Amino acid sequence: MKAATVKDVALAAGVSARTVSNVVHGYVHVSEDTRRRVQEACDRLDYRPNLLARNLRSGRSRVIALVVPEIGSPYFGELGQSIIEAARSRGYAVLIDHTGGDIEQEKEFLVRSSASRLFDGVLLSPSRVTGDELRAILDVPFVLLGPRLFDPAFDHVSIDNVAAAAEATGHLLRQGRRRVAAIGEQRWGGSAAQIRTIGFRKAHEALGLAVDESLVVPTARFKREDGAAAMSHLIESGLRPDAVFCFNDLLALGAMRAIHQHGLRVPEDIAVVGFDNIEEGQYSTPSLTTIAPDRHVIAELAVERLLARIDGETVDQPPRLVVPHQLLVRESA
Amino acid sequence: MKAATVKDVALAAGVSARTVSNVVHGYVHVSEDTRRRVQEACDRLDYRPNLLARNLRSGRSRVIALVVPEIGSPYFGELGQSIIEAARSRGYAVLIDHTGGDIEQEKEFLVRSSASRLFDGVLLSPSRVTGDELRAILDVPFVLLGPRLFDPAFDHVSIDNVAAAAEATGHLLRQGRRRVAAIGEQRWGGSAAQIRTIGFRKAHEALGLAVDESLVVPTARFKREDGAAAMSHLIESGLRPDAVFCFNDLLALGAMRAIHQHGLRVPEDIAVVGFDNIEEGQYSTPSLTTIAPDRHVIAELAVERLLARIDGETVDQPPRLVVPHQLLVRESA
DNA sequence: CATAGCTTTTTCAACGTGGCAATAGGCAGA
DNA sequence: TCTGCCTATTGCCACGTTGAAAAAGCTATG
Repeated sequence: MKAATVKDVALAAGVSARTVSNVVHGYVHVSEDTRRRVQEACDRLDYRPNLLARNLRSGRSRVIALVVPEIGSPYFGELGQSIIEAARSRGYAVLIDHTGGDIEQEKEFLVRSSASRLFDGVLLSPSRVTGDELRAILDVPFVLLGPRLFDPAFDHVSIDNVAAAAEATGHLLRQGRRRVAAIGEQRWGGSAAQIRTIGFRKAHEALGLAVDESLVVPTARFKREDGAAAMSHLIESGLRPDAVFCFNDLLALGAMRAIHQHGLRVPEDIAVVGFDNIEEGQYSTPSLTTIAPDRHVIAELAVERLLARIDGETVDQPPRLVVPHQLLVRESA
Repeated sequence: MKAATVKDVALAAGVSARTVSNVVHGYVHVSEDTRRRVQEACDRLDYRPNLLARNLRSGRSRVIALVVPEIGSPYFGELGQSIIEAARSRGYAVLIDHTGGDIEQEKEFLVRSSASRLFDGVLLSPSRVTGDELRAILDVPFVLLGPRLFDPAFDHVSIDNVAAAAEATGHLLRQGRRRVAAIGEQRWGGSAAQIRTIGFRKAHEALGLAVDESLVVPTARFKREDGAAAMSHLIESGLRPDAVFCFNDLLALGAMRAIHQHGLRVPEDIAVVGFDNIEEGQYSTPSLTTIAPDRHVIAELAVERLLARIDGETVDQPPRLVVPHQLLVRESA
């Protein structure tokens, strides 16, 4: 059965299409009698508006896109969930794409779909693409997520990554750990990793301690296997770290696994702190001490800001929004 | 700058709107000269087609919806990732919603959006809604995912859950474990859990062993905390299980955590097998033995079938597609 | 009873695209 | 030169909806 349109309903109820539209939208100046007749026709024909047509007419799709490196990675999955909820409570649906951290794929997706009007705005956690490139590519409003540094003129929601990394590192140093490693450094400037490395160094400076550069281990990606490989490297090269700050929880979980496999104990031999507070860390053995960004607030603020931009509202807060975080101390450090 | 439309391009290139459309679609009967002029105008005005309009005209949105209980839960996150990739390779984008396992929310989402034409079809992993309800509600094609039983007339992609559960249980029994618990039973018929319980029982029967009903522990949900609570219950009530088959990996990870907290060892005191093969299980301590569905194949088949239905193709395979799985033996059992 | 002012309903057009069918131009063969 | 045929291009309309504004109906007031 072909879906019923306003016209069909109008015909059935003996009114014009416009009146049907008025009823559907709860326009006030409709007589009780007409409203009832139209309602009944709607129900009988099982009329549901064609949003495609509505969107074309109104220029709005009430869909936002979420673009992340990997939706299957726990942090982004959990964030995605919060964002879907934040968007839904405001009447928006969420189209998700992931880029695999590949800059070409990032750009390609954005170029291909941005003028499509399929979504009204984009939330994105860019792995490599720059803010200026985004501005050039995107012709819908966008709000940035994540730790990377951007021109402060861009809307951007994140926690204070330098402070958080410093807290995590400081927590280890204040326990008397003196060979604190950092896992997850990346070579290119402006990366998420470099921001966290700054915090790592600051914590050392604050206590007048020097960073042993051989304990700062870069990784290709931010996954468990990278953390495990980096940790194995640290242990096997005889660098004897007594603690490690990992730039995300997955690295930390991989690192813990490697520590265990080398017959060492967490936290007795090596203390571990992660970053992100994914659920997995609550139930790992030992449970993971980590930096917990307030995901709910991130999602709410990001969606709110994006919808404000979509609606062309003037925003009186600064573009850059800093969300609270806390250090959750559990068993691993 | 307002986005350019075909009309703007047509004006700039000195041709009709229809010719622009022809060029954009690579229609053959366009002279080299015209094609070049139009191309150039497109580039200059940065013309990108309004997909909303195209979709309205063509009745297709080239978007599919994915509806799962929780996108933030690892299994669904990882599945979502595979599905996004499968869809992308066929030129489709994916709109994701999650229902929290709430039947009203499930229905509400589907009713609200199904006739909207915002997506051409739905992949869904229903937690409670029945196939018949879906057929009544949805007026776009849909393909079911997940372990639940449905009328065989519905398109449905999943592994053989009974066989998989039996393999997992059999693996424990063949090690000589004789007090094998099951965690994750649910009270209502047709649930994912009950299907797996059948496999659990079958494995016992096959070896002529009786199931101790007190070892079959229901849980409210399928999360780590439920697994931990159920396991604690088993240990503290003195039921002395020597192994446990958990109905998903999260339950298993929670159970392992509880076992550890009670000072027992995995697998020496209690062996643990999970279900789903989420990445987390590879790096847990100990690593988790589990049933691994072929996620890639699930995603490919589900998307392929859905697109076939959308295109109205006749499908010569049966509606129900069974995807291979394997038992991955790791450290926990 | 004409006018004004209100409520209710309708008409018209447009959003940007693509399908259909028609038209205009070019060229070969009779 | 005319016919026929093929290529290149165009105009018109429809997809389903809603905004703007006009029209129709209704009541009140002088």
